[in-house]
Amino acid sequence: MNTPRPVRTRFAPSPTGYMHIGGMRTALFNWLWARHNNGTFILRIDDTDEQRNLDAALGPILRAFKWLGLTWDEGPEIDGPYAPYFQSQRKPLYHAAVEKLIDEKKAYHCFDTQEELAAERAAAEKEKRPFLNSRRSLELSELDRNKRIARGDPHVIRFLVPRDQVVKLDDVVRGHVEWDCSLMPDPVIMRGNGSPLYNFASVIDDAQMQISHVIRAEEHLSNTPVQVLLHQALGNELPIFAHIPYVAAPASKEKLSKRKLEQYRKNPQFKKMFERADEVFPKIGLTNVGGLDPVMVEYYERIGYLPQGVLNALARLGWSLDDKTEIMSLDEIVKNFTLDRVVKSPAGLDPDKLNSFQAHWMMQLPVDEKLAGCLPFLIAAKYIPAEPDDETKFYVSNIIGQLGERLKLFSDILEYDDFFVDDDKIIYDEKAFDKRLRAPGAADLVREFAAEMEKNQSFNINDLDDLLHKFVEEKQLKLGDVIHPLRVAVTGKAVGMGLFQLLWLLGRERCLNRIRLSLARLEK
RNA sequence: GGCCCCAUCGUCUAGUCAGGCCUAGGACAUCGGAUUUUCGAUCCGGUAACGGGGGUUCGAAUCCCCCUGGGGUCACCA
Repeated sequence: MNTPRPVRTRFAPSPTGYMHIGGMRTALFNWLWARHNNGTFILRIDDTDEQRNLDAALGPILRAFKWLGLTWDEGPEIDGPYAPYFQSQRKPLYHAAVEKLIDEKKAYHCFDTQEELAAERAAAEKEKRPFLNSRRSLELSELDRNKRIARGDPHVIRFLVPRDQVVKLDDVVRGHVEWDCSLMPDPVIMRGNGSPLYNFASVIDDAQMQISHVIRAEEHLSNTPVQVLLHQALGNELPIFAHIPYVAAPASKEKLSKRKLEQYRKNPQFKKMFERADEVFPKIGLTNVGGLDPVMVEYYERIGYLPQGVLNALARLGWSLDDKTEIMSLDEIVKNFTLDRVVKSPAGLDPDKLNSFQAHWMMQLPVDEKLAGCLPFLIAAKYIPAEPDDETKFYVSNIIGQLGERLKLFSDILEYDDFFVDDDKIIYDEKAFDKRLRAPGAADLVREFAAEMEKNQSFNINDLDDLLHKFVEEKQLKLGDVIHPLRVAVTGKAVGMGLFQLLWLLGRERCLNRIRLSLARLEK
């Protein structure tokens, strides 16, 4: 038991068509532990049920790993020494194990019907005693049994639980846990059609793939005694178990679940994320994707989060380094990650905190990388051509540069649509328009300053700054008296980046034209 | 309901194993204030927690017992 084994961890998703953010956190912890120990991280696909279109169901999962940069050393697309990595292709292994167990009388054919089982279960419940299956099939003579098998009587294979035992386990995060086997029904390990059940296939695969650490969410804790028993029956070396807390819904202790989406829409923190999606996705033509929600990793990618932001937040969900370190790069997390610092209680996903990690990492990002992240959004929104030329890219990177820390998600660039639309297509914020441009004297000031801008030979940030300062000084005004109406006139909006930067980016022609248009609009 | 797990600010957590350094630290959020042409950012400051009850001890967030609360799981799902 204490023989040191090379660290091999695995994440075994079933192909569901999307990657759950909580599952991603589990995968991350497995990946981190493997990387921390120079070990191996394995991706195994738990498709025990025949899968209709595996590619469609698996695609988003692999996509999530690739996006976050969590590379796998063995698994789909690359294979490895323990291939295949799809359970659907590993049947011979399961059958061999089942046969061995049956030969050794550790498993048996069970002919109980679903109805019988249901009745027994109901009876147990009524009598308030724990349900244990009858094991009556065990009393069949070998002859009878073979006859029934030959006849094709429906049956399953059950594992014979040694009911006189107690399963004892030292879980890395939970500590010592025990289960009384006398309370455990014999689990079905193989269906009548020969397909294995999760608990069984998982044990076979973990052993065959030499998994050293089974790191999974706490909800699997109750599966563990059966798996331990199975490992023992098969003579396997037991992996080390680490049951990490599951990821809960924001401000809750309930497991984050896709089924409760409607309920989440009402949660104030989650609500912001849904609203954000409603705003952004239609603009980039993702309306028909249907249900790209914050429980899915893809949501974060599509809305313009940084892998590093998401990773940092995920790592801090149930794990901490010390009493103060919050911001960590993936490399730092790998270096510092240990299982003994995993917390026991469930951790609610905190969108606010995620956003603060995101904001931090976005600030660190060089402009050219921000540009690369923003371009796809602008292209999808048709603000720029699909193949932007260098001039366009230069223009966008200047905007990004001037936006500075205002850009928190890549999709934030879409809020600055006024940089990309024609002068007469600007959408005015009516409230701001009334407040700023219809204010007494405002229009005249804007008109006069426009004239100054037209006269002035240079049109750069500093000169515009000087120009306006001189202008307000002469007139004995406050800067804001001109700045606010001017901003509304050229962008239609009340808020945004620094005004001089804004004017400079737009350029003289567009500024003057937009001012003309908005002044004309005043008449209407 | 059975079995199992968990319990420190609103949230994520440090501290619990080796009791005193804890009049409980940090971060996010929140509330003030400063700065600023708006927004954002930044800087300063504030509010805010050991679920309850019993022990043990000179001393308990930390150890023991009970209670309470929350959660997970009970499939021929994974």
